[in-house]
Amino acid sequence: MPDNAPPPAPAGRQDLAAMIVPLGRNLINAELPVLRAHDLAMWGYSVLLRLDDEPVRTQAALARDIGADKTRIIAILDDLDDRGWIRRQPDPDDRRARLLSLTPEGRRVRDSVQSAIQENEERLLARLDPADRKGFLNALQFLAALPAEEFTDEPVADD
Amino acid sequence: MPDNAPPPAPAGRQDLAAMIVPLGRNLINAELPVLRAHDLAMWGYSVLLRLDDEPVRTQAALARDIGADKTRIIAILDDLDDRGWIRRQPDPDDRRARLLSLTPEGRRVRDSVQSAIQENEERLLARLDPADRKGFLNALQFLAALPAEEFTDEPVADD
DNA sequence: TATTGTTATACTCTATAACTATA
DNA sequence: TATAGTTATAGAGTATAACAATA
Repeated sequence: MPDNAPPPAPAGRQDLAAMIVPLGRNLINAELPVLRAHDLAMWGYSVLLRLDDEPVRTQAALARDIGADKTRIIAILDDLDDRGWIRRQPDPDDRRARLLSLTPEGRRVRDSVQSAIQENEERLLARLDPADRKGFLNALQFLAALPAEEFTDEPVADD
Repeated sequence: MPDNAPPPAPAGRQDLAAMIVPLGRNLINAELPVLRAHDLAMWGYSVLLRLDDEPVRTQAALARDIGADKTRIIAILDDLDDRGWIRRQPDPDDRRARLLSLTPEGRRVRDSVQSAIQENEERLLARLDPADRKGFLNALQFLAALPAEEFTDEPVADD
C-alpha cells in the first residue's frame, strides 16, 4: 500500500475500467454513423489518423501503433489503396518494406471525418463544468500517452 | 453548431475515442492478472460488480446492464453458481424468472478483487495533478452515467 | 538466416434462431 | 400468445502458422 495514499476510496467510485470501457463503446457508436457516411470502417479511420502525423515505414509498425495485427491491416490497406486515400511505395533502400503515406484525397477525407466526430464530442464536453472539462482532457491526454507497461506491476508481454 | 462553442479545436487534440479506447484496453490488461489470480474472467467480474448493489430479478436485465447478451451470460452464471459465488433462485411470483444475488463468499471475492484493482488504479491517479485528477473523476463519472442515446444525434437502436 | 509483406487456416467471441417451461 | 431461460448453430473478428520476396 503506498504510504502517501489518500483513503483508498474502496467503495467510493466504480473501477476506472468499468467507467471508461463503456464510455469508449458509446463514443465509438457515436462515430459509426459518421464513418458510414464516408464508407469508412473504424480500422480504416485509425490508419488514416496514424498516417496523418508522418509517413510510416513499415506496415508492421503501423499495425502495432494502432493496436492491430500485421495480418489484419492488409485488407484494410488494400481497400484504402484502391480508393486512392493512401500510397504504398516500396522503400528504395529496402525493397521489402512499404513506405506508407496519405494522399491529398485521403487527408481530405480524414479531416472531414475528424471534424464531424470532434464536433459531436465538443457537444458532450460542453455539458461538463469548465474546470472538470479541463482536468478531464489534461488527465486523459496524460494517461493515453502512458506506455502500456506503466499500467501493471507485472511486466506485460513486451519482448 | 452550438452558439456558445469555444473554438472547435479541430487539430488541437486527438479524438476522445482514440484516447479513451486504448486507455480502456490498458486498464483491462492491468486487471487481468488480478482476475486470473482469483480464477475469474472479466464477464464474471462484471456480474459480481452488478450484483453487488442490489439483487437482480432477471438474467436478461443483468445481461443488458453489463452490456452482454442474454445467451452469453448463461455459461458465466453457471460457473459462478457452481463456485457458490452467486445464487439463482426461481422467483416464487413468476417461476420463469431467476432472482440473482451474491453469496457472502461472492461478496468476499468481489471485494478482494476490487480493492486490488482500485489500488493499482490509485497508483496511476496519484501521478496526476490533483486538480486534473479531481476534474477527471468528476467528468468521467458524469460521462459514464450518460445514457447511450445522448452520444449521438441520430437515434440509436433503442426500441 | 532474418525480416517484410502476404495468404491460408484455425480459433475465439458474439449474435441469431430454435426449444422448454412457465405465464 | 408471450416471456424467461436455455441450447444449438452460424457468423464475424482475431490470431497462428506457413509461404514468397528481399536482405
